Amino acid sequence: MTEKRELDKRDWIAGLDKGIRIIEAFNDAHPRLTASTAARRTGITRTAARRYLRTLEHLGYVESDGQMFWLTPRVLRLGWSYFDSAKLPRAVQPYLQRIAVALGGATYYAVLDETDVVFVARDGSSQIQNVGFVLGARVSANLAAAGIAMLAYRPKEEVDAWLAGRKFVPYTQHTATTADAVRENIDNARVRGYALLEQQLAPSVRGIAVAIRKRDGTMVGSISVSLPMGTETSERAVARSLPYLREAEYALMSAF
Amino acid sequence: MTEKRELDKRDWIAGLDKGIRIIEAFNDAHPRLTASTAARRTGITRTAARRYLRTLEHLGYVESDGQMFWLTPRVLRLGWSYFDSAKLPRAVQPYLQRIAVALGGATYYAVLDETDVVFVARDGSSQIQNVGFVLGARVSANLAAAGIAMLAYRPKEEVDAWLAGRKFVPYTQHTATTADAVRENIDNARVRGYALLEQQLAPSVRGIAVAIRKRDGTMVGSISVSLPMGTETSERAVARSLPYLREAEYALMSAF
DNA sequence: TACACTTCGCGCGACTATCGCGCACCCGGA
DNA sequence: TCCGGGTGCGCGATAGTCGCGCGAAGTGTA
Repeated sequence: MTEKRELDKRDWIAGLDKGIRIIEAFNDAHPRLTASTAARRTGITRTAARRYLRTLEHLGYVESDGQMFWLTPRVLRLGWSYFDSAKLPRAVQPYLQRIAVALGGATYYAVLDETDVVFVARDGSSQIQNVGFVLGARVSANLAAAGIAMLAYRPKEEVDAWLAGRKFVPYTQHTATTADAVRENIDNARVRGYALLEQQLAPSVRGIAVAIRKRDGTMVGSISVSLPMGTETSERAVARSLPYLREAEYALMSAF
Repeated sequence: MTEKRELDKRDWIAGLDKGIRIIEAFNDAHPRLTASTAARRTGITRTAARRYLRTLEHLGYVESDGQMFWLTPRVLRLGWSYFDSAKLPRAVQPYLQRIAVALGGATYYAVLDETDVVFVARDGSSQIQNVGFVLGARVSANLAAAGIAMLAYRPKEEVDAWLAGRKFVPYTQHTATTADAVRENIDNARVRGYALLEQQLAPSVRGIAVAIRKRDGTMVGSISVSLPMGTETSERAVARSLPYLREAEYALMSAF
């Protein structure tokens, strides 16, 4: 969350903002849009929305049957620009792989984007059950060990602001749904130097995460492992996982 | 490759095109850009490029230290819009998982984007070696079994046009580097109903793929499995893989 | 130290790209 | 047959976007 420099009005390209809003108007509930519905969802006039959609169509980012518009896989190129340009996700891959093999779980490298944790690298499949995010997936930071580990390295005031006036949607019976409960998770992570979260997002899944910092101490992301809980105690899971996570943490510190 | 409707000049939003070009100007070789270099890479004037970068910064898609600009993980949201809105990648996930477990390789669901094959869903990690694409990855269609399987379902003329005037960059000693060799791969796939490719992109890796079609016959994507070659014969690999791929093929046909 | 070169931020006046209204039209459902 | 939703498109107005050109700041070299 870098400080936003004040934006001069004359440095604002309205067309770019609108175009991006059009792209993001497509989602699960609205996989295909007409010009009119796209306009309604974005607050743009229908005529303008149509122009943007047709521009995107010409660029190959959307397709259309003349009536409906839908996104093409080409939009993935945009995300790909990030993967290509962000060196950490690449540097981290061998460590993820090693940890995944050693621990038998899915491992992730994740970063914070505002209030969400975004998983930008992954290795290992969870044989037992289908816990697992795909790359680029994002969830509210309080729901994943990766998020808690990173929040523990943000200033207290920021975390408080983050917690204030936030709804915590329960995903399982055990999801922490109060600000205090989430704060406790964060405080625990700060004290211990790692985050341990159980059954917040999915039942019988345990996450363990450590924050990754640069040499100067600034936090850049986190490495986490997702394990089926089974009969293993949390102490045991932490004991066997932490050495690998710590090793990656220190190694990546000098990778910068 | 839908027919492009002729685009009326007045339906063209230059600002959106420029903004997207700015985002795509970031890549492996240019992870961080100044306004000037971004301008050079996109053919936009420096002043304009700076305005677009600052707009993107304000939107949260890039960050800046005042001099350099770099992408943030937020751009992944754009790709995510596609994953959210494309129902097939989601419907396909359980099949991929099942195949991955049964065959012990990495499985992919991929689609065509112009001349590239784009991997949009994945399951399974290859324990043996690090063969594997991440989501959104793209390679020239002739290099992956998934691509060959899909090209086999495109009209011959289109494939010829596709092959004409194309450079085939060798990735291994065995990469097919002539149009005829690639055409033979495609023809084989068309005759057999599945694609088998060996060591085109990486040594000692074998790919087997089938195209996925809707009930009306239109090809929408492909499912493939990537296996280490080891000592297994190609016949044996096909024999044990194909039943799983076929099953997914037929199941997904009705998923539409 | 001074010079040459490159970059940046920014103000400005000019222009054209973009805007949204309004119309005619088409289609499917009641 | 009517109604409500959608589309394509012409048009005139406006303000959003453009790029020049300035001064300042940084970097490498003589």
